[in-house]
Amino acid sequence: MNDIGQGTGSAAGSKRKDARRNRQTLLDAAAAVFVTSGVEAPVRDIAAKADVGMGTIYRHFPTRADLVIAVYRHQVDACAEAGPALLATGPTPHAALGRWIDLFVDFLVTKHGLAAALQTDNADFETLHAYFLDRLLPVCTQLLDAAAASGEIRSDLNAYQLMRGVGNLCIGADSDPRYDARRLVELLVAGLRQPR
Amino acid sequence: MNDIGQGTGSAAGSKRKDARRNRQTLLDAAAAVFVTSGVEAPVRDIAAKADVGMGTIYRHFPTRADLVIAVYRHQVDACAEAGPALLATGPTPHAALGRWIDLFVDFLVTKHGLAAALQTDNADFETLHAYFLDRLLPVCTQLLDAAAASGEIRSDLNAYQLMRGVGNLCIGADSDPRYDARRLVELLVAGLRQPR
Amino acid sequence: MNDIGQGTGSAAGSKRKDARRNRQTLLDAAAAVFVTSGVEAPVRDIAAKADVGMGTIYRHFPTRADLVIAVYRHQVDACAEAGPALLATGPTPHAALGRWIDLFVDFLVTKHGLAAALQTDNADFETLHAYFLDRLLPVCTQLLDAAAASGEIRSDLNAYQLMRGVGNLCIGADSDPRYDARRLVELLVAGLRQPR
Amino acid sequence: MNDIGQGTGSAAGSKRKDARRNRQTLLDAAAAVFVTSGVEAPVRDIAAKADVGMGTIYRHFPTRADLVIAVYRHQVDACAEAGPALLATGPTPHAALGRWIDLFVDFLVTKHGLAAALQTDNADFETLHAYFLDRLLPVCTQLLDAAAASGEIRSDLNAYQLMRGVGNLCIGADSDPRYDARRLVELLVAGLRQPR
DNA sequence: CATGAATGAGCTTTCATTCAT
DNA sequence: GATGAATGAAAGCTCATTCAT
Repeated sequence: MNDIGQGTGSAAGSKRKDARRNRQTLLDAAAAVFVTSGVEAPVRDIAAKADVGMGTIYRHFPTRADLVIAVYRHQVDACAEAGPALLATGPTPHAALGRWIDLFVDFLVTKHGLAAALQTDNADFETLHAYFLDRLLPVCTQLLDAAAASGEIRSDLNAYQLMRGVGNLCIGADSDPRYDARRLVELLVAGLRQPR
Repeated sequence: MNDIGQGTGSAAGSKRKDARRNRQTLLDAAAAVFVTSGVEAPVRDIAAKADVGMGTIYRHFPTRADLVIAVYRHQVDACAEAGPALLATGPTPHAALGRWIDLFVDFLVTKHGLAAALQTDNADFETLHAYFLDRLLPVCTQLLDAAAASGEIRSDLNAYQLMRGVGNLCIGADSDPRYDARRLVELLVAGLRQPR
Repeated sequence: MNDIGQGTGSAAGSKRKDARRNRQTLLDAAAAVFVTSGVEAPVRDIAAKADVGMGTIYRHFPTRADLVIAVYRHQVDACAEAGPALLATGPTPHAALGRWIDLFVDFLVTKHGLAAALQTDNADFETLHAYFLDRLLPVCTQLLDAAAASGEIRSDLNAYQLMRGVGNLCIGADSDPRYDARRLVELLVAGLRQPR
Repeated sequence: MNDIGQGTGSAAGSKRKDARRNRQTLLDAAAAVFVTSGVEAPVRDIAAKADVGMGTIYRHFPTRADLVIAVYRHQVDACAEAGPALLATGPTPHAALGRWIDLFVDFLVTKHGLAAALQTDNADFETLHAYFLDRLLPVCTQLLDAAAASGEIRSDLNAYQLMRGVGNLCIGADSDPRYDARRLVELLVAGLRQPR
């Protein structure tokens, strides 16, 4: 409020633009580091990759969860948004559910350590966990309810458990060639089907 | 001379008894610490709990994996041994498989951090991973084969993947009241069933 | 803006000054500790002496060799640079060699444990060893060659061996009043003289 | 005492013999370990090699120096005893000195870490140092005096310094193929010669 | 006497987080 | 706002030495 004499609005504008650019640099760097070292990579590494001081990271993303969320927000959002569309176009609700889960798995499986971080009881990641649930749980619930309503699947598993199970199945999937998370998830989803 | 069947030699007998007691103290302490802090708990903590120097732990269990294996060996063995029995008594192979997996899940779910450790790519736990596989994979394979042979289940999932999936589903199960690993595993196993 | 010629960039200038002061504190502390406890003194001790966290040492000097080199760099460089001058001014090349070696000995003899560290096969000190050789071997070679060319000394000892011998003779010289490394080195150099 | 039926007095005899054998086993093991790991090898390793408890080592050789001395005693003694003989047979006292020193060097150079241990200020090795001096200093003095008396060498270097110098030159000689301690010692001894 | 288990100080190294500049 | 230096708690691991059996 007391920044009289700072110049015109455009000055503040460029400031903001700078900050925004910086933020994006950070996100890109973090994404890159997460791929190679996982989401628990040392803050220093990320700062180095972004060519930025560590303080800058803490300023933009006070907790690690904030950073992780920011990095994956777009993809999580895209996943969330895909739900209704799939439901509308899918042959059946259960099929839509399956395809939506595939989307989620595709996302998780390619994020080194993300699935594990989501399940960890580490306090650092509580917010991360919460974000994913906030965003995806309603969608999953909708799909699940639809599938249950159509009689295709049993209705005794809630979306939280399903998402948790799927997330769990994705843990470590990228580092073990003998394991195929997609396959396992497929079986899990198959298991949901109403026993004739 | 009258300790035939006692093991290796008699000279060190008295010493042996002490060491054995100590070893047990250690295992108990480790088990206790594992429950609260997970299998990655600092060696120091375990030593403290056992009221023992850290060196003592390293003497008995040179690597962390050795300790973890020792702590859970009996239960893993029991699980392994239960396989054939279940197969013999179960109504069907698939039912036997389900019950055997329940056993495994019951075990894992109560061991804070074990399931996660099994899936970690941390070199410390390689041996642990190997031990579980050595012990349980053959049993699982046998059950799976039998179920496949009986035509109850699809035969396109190998035991490794199944165990990995089940193990994954157990991660973090003890610290989240909203999640029921047993339930998810049940669905997974159901998903194995031959589609009509 | 007026720090032209100060080094790399101006933005970090103020920071740099601080760090530089700290670096110097570290070097002083290390030098002091080295005097009393030798160059293998615990990192903690050096940090304590400098009244600094241990991390600070690791930041400035990632390996122990880096620290040791930094502590002695000036003196090693001075020694290296003295070579050509001595050669130019000395009555004979052999005399110059002798005086140059005296310089080296004076340096080594006052550095508790340095001579020993130079000869140790401890991997930590490889770099240190290399640094000394890089810096001093060429100089020694030059002097040795000149003396050989002048016919004063035998030419069948290379500079590496000479330096190693001299270095060895300096080991422990500071802690044994009955031993006079300078004297021994003098004899060694005398032994180089061409047998009439 | 309650080993009635063990036999006659010969039992005690065998006891002693046992102890002696044990002692020898220890020395052999230590010698072997010293070769590969140096004289500072962990006590445990030596005990293991000897297939003996660590307590046994401490009983026989309370300090490390005691053990080292015992291991090398014969060779040190042999070296000491060779002195007078060489003096009697050598062409000149200086030649005898040179040959005696060669003997010493041959001994030292083949004992990984011994030369360094002799020069260390580590309190553990004080006794070792003392033993070597006790045994060899008189011999060296005798040879040196004779050579000085014959006018072959300068008389201003005492035996202690000479031995120390020679010892120093042997440090690390076995692990550096570019360094030839014998050569350097030869030069040192040459340097002793009375300048014309 | 011998054994070897136990002790625990001592060292190294890594990083999350803070904060002076 | 940005920087990155500094901090210092944590953990791991090793061995000399003691001492109960």
